[in-house]
Parts: sequence; C-alpha cells; structure tokens
Amino acid sequence: MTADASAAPRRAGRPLEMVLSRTRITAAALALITTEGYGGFTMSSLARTLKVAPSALYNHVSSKQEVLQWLEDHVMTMVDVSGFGSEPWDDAMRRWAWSYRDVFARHSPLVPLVAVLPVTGAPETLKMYETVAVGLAGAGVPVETIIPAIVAVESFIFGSALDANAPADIFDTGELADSSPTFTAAVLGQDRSTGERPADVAFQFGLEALLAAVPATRPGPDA
Amino acid sequence: MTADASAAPRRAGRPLEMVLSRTRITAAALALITTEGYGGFTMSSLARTLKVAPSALYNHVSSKQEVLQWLEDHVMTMVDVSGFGSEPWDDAMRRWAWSYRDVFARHSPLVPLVAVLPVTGAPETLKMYETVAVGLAGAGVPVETIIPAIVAVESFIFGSALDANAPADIFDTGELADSSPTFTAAVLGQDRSTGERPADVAFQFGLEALLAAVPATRPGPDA
DNA sequence: ATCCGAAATGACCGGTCGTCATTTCGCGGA
DNA sequence: TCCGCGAAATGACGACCGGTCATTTCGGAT
Repeated sequence: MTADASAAPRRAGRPLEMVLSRTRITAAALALITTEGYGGFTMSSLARTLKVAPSALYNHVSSKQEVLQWLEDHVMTMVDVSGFGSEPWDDAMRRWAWSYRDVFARHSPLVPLVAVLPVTGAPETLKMYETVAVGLAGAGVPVETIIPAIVAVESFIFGSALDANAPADIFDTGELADSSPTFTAAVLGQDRSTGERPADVAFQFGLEALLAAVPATRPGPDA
Repeated sequence: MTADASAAPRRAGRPLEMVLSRTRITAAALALITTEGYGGFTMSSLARTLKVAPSALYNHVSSKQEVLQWLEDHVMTMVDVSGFGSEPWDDAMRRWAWSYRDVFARHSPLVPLVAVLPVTGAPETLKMYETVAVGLAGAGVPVETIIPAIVAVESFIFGSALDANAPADIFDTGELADSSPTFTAAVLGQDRSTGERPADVAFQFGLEALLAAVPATRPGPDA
C-alpha cells in the first residue's frame, strides 16, 4: 500500500532517497511527541523535524488522524506480551495489562483513537491480540468468552490509563467537604501505609477482579 | 463564584436580563451538542445559539475547556443513582454503572476530561460520589477500599464508554486473517445467539467481575 | 536525448480559540 | 433628577491549525 521499511539510500544527492515513508514519519512523530508532548505535535512541527514542507506530508498521509493511528499501532509494540508462552496465563496477563496501561498512560491522547481504529491497518495491534488470544485459548478459556474477556480487560486498561494522569488532589473536596461527609471520609481513609499511588491500588484491585472471573481450566503453557 | 441559577428577568428590554450565566451557557451547550454533535460545537456556534458575540462568552468563561467541564458536571446529573437506598447495594451499583456508561457513551468526548477535572468545581459530580460512597459504606465495605473500588469501576466504565462507540467491524481481520488464526477464530466464535451487542456482553462480564470483588458484609439498606 | 512520474514546494483557504480596546446601558448613590 | 460606575456585549484582530492545489524539481527508465 504505502512505502516500505527497507529502502537503502543510493547516493548522497539532495532529493530522492525515500525522505518520507510510513516508518520514518512514525518514528519522527514518536520522537517529537516524546520530547515536546502531544500539545506541541502539529503537522508543521512534524514536517520541520523531517526537514520538509508541511504539505509534503500529505503525499504520504491522508490526515493527521492517520499519523496518529500509525503512531498508535507502533506504540502497541512497546506493550510487553513476553509472558505468554513462558508463564502461567494469569501472570502473563498481569505483565501484559500493567505494561499496556503504563504505555498508554504515557500516550493518553491516543486512547480515544483506539476505540475507532479497526485492526485492519494496525498490524502490530493485531499481532498483540493474537498473542493474547493464543494465551487464553491455551489456558482453556472457551472460545466464545475470549473476546469479551479481552475487551473487558482492555476497557479497564484504557480507563485506568486516563485515570493515571489525574492530578493527585482530584478528590480534594475542599469547601464542599461537609456536604459530602462519607465520601470525604473515604478519601481520607485510604490506605497510605504502602507507598503505592492511589491509581495503582485501584488498578491492582480491578485487574485481579477481572482475572479471577476469566474461566480458565488450565494454568498455562508450562506452569 | 460565577453567576447564579435564579435571576428573574425584569423587563422585555433588549439588553440586561442576565443573558449569560453558567446555567444558561451549560444548557445551550448541551442543546447544541445534542443536535449538532461534538463536531459542530464551537465557541462561535455556542455564541450563535445564545444570540451573542463569541467574545461575550469570555466574560463568563475562561476557556472552552471550562464550558466542557460545566457540561460534564451537568451531564453527571443524568446518571441514575436512584438504586442506592432502595435496592441491595449490588443492584444499585449495576443500575448506576450501566446508566453511567450509557450517558458517557453518548458524550464520549467528555471522557478524557473527567480524569483531569477535580471534584471541586464539579458539585454534581461530587454529589454522585457521595451517594455511591454512602451506599458502599452502608453495605459494610471497609472505608479504605471504598475509593479503590469506585475508581476501578469508574475506570472500567470510561473505557467501556469509549468502546461502545467502536464500529461493529472493528475486529474484522480482513486480509490479515491467516496471520492471526486464533484471534480470528475467537472473533468468529463470539456468542451471537443472544441479541446483545458485543460491547454489552463485555461490559456485563467486566462489571460482574468487579462487583464480585467488592468486599461487602451486608446486602444493602433494605434487602 | 527525452519524457514520465514520484515527490517536495509555497501560496493559500476556511476555521479555530482567545485577546483587547471600546462601547453600551441599567442601576444605585448624591 | 442627574451622574457616573461597572457589568457586560461588541467587533476587529492575532496566532495557529489542518488541509488543498497548482506548480516545480529531478532521478531513472525508455
């Protein structure tokens, strides 16, 4: 369809040389966002880091959305699925879910896009799904519950990724404290003995609840 | 801080009359978004429906974000918390969670904002939290687990609200089907006998899992 | 030597949020 | 009764955004 990863430079001449391609654009976008954040990510700035006019990008990309979708698919490769095939299925899921959440907590603006992005055109994402599906199937999870289980865990992960970016004082009731005594007490009564961030203990709680509900019959590939 | 709900008109004269206020702006924003969707929601269009110049809005609002935050707090009043105090705690939670998801599925662009919005300045949201917290406390849930439980369920709800807007064919693997046989089989093997939408069965699955993990000692206020 | 076509260019468009100096006008105090 | 204060609307404007399009450049194949 569009471009290719290889493409060895032939000479040192100015133009030609496959200046723009899906992989180069994606890499530049990732680098730009890593240093400047999503606020500073514009088609102009992206073109600037690629030493190219903004309009040149549109010879390879149909919209900014598409760049973000490429980026999202690439970011998905950072999710750790190494547990599947080498750990009990639930440990593999834990490793997967935590790293999944961490990655998208760092890329929260991408979260609303995932829901819209079909797996076609997102090969890396599909690869991840396949790995997880194989892991669950291997654990004896019935076929018809694999997708609901994945979707439920994934939804929880996305919501938690957004939550991880919440300011620490988000539940400070301030002057409205006396109109919400029970909630205020609950906020103050959180267990702060362990050093874990509140978002992490909530994620831990929810993840274990979801894993406990997955009907697996076997412990995993080699546990 | 800003404006007030009452404010009775005095005459039919052109100006004066409390043209703009938090409640009127919020109501207009909701009406506009209901008819035009979030894509058509701009400060200009909002001003137009209020028969006012766009810049006039900035005498009452510091940014578009703030309008959206007002809107979000208002939307929260549409969430059904009527179960708390009249049903067993878990039924109340079910009613709450489902309506919560439905409301924000219809207002998914607001989801990324909730994570950032402190409860101060969002009194309706705080009211909802208080009701839920009272319900959980009344069910004997230990104080220190109330917040993690709420946050976990809420994160799951937000993720599911995004997921509910996914296109039906999001998991169509298309031409990449043979590179992901297990996942493709799982997609095809979903239980389609019941008429439920896939997003709904995933939500059902996840919600029950989370509720089962909430350590309640009493059934509820009057069950 | 010539032509083709991929790819970069720069001007340009419509629209966005937000700012600012200025004006309007009702109301309360003298 | 008059006046002036201040809240609130105005419209022009700025900076920037994503995206389009006609034009140009230039390497490689014929």
